[in-house]
Amino acid sequence: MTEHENKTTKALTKNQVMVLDVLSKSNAPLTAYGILDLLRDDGFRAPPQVYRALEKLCEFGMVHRLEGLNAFVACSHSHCQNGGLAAFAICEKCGEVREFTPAKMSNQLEEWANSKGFAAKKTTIELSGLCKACNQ
Amino acid sequence: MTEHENKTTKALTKNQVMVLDVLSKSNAPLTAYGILDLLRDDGFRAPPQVYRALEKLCEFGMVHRLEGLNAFVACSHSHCQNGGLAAFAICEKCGEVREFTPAKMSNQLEEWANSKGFAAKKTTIELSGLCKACNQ
DNA sequence: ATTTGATATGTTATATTATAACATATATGT
DNA sequence: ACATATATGTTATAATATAACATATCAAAT
Repeated sequence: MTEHENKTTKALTKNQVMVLDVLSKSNAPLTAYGILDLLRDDGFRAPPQVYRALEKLCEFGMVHRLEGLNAFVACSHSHCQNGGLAAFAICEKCGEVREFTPAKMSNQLEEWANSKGFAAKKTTIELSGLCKACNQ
Repeated sequence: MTEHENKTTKALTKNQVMVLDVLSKSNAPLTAYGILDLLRDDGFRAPPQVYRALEKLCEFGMVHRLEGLNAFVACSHSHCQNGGLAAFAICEKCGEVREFTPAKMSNQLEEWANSKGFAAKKTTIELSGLCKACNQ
């Protein structure tokens, strides 16, 4: 049993582990090029190496992409791997990102989707504004 | 009383009108560069002309940005100008975008935000998947 | 009507984000 | 060991977005 496993119980590759590690250690979202810079000394030379790892990690639910920032964060929860809905509150001032799980909202989205026959594969919910500390 | 007005009852500028027009006439989202191409014959030469108009139109609530597509759509409703929440269902296959208004969900997001002291200025909700027709 | 200040526009250049295409290497199953 | 799939390295380029600055237009006050 290796340290990181995805839902298919397959170990992550070397590059996936490195990308996940820098994201996990960061307390703010990172862009693909930011990750690339952090991993130059570890053999990363070009964007595709980062983007390919990110693509898989997002598939596995271990990383989320913040569309509004073109940036990426490690998932705060384990249940995202199980298809759970994730939402994000992004502070415009300090950059803090909080992931949360709007359980009921999920049902309402499903209701709308069901009523219209829309089969949702992915749901993006992002709030941007000011966190408590920055709003004082 | 001019044709287009925003919530401050100020008429749109020439460029804003042209960008809104092409978006309104399009039955699919357009990228900034797509809009630029459509407006070349009308004096548009460079990206900033498009991006500046889009920025204002988004502020006014007359255009929405689809973060997941890096594209823009004219708002389907009038109430978006009043700070209403908008959500989008984007079909991966045919590209159709449906805007809808998840009234109750808005309350739940507010509840979470209130409980955490987060002051949300903007909310992005995007579902991507297959529309009814494409899911047959 | 003219000045003034604010807003909008035009333009060039460049920054940022993302992917195509192809060669090589590593892992996996038989 | 062989065949096949997956992952990696690399170069080049595409697609998206903004900085910076010059000029023009608009709106209000004198």
